[in-house]
Amino acid sequence: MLDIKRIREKFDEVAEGLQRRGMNLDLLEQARDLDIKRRTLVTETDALKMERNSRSKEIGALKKSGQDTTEVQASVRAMGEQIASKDVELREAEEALQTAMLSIPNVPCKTIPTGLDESANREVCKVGTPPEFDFEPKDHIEIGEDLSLFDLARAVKITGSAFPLMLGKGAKLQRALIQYMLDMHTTKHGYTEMLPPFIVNTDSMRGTGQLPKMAEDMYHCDVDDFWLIPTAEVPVTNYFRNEIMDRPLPVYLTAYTPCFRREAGSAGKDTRGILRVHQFDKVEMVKFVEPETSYDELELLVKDAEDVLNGLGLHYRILELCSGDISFAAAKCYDIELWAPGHNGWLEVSSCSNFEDFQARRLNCRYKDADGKKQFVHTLNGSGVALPRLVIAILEQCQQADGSVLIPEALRPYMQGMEKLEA
RNA sequence: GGAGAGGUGACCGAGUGGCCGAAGGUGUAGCAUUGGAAAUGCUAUGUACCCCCUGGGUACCGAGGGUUCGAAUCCCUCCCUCUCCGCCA
Repeated sequence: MLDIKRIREKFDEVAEGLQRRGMNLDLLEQARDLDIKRRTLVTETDALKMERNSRSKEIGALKKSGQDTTEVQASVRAMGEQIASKDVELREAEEALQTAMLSIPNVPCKTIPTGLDESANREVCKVGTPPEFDFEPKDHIEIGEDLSLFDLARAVKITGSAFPLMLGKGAKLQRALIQYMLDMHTTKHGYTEMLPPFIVNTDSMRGTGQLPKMAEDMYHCDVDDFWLIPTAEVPVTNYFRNEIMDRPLPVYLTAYTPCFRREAGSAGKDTRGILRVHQFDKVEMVKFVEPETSYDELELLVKDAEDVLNGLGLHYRILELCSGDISFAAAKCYDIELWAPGHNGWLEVSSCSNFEDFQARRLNCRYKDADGKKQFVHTLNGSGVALPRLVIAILEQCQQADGSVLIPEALRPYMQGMEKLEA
């Protein structure tokens, strides 16, 4: 959520930022007008309430001295009715303002490229070298079937399409990767491991910005009004919701969770294999930092995600997303994409974002600065990294002419020394 | 799921209709005392919002409703915590 004062005082600046996202300004103007309406109403009701409070006190005093108060009481009662109706008006204005505010995205960082879609994203760098093959590289589906790493056909029977079922060495590989990443983040990068709930309430979803916009993309438990998490970002970032943080910043947390996404509106896209699925595993990194440091912390966050890929010897590239391609809550975002030779394309496996104080305002998460003043923290998160696509990239980048897959050395300790995935 | 108890400021805890934004204590900060410190004493110490902003006002005692001239206090609904019972990986 943006600061309403910022909209009040620097309207043009905010408007310019939102236009860079390709957003029209209706909501923003609505918020500005509702804010004025709200303040007018507050002033009016506060004056009325002041009057009522003092009159009520007088009644108390009169009663004590034994005087008749029926007449005064009647007049104050009328006043109460007036207050009640003004209060309704005020609450409607407040709710409308809140609704508008919750649907206004973050203002993009000034330095990121301007553009409306991914074509304006800037490639920051390519790391490593693409593997060269003296044979036609297979895609992950063929490899997975040849080596019996998953069984997608039966998963359809169990649940439905796009729910992955990893099997045997495939399941083990995935589990090894989770261990490998968590171990790296906790021992080398200074993160504290968390294993949070995979189901959260509506307040949490609103806190990190998934609601109200993304409701259609998430799984909802109607009876309990709970949501299946689309990313560990939600439970982990909400850890400090409604708190003044009781520990020194920065705070680094990492968590493995499954992620559930309905992927509404993407029917038919990438439906084969495990490229785009309704349930996937991910190791996530979340940071709570002081405002002055958040952009430096973002660079470090990307390095932590890169470290995972470098350790596996994979070829990847980093993109700086343009103003129209960053997520709702982000001010700046880097994507990391792995090379998938079988698909002859890049696969997004990580998204590292600085939300500045946008999430913290929704979360009401603050800290005490050096002067003891309470301020909103800055939050960041990044995938470290997302799983099925990491598996795809390993299968496709490490495949051998004989049909086997060479397991990256860093992973072998997690697989009882296994060196190859073979049929 | 059933029965009971409870949710008050950073924390503990008093408060059952007006004198309560809330006693007392702890903690924290400042001052005094001291060679310095401990101990002691004094003082200060919630948040958000609004306005004609050196000041004034409103709201907040788990959340939301209701009763009343007036609610932390009475009534209703919900949420959460604890104890016991039941069920259960």
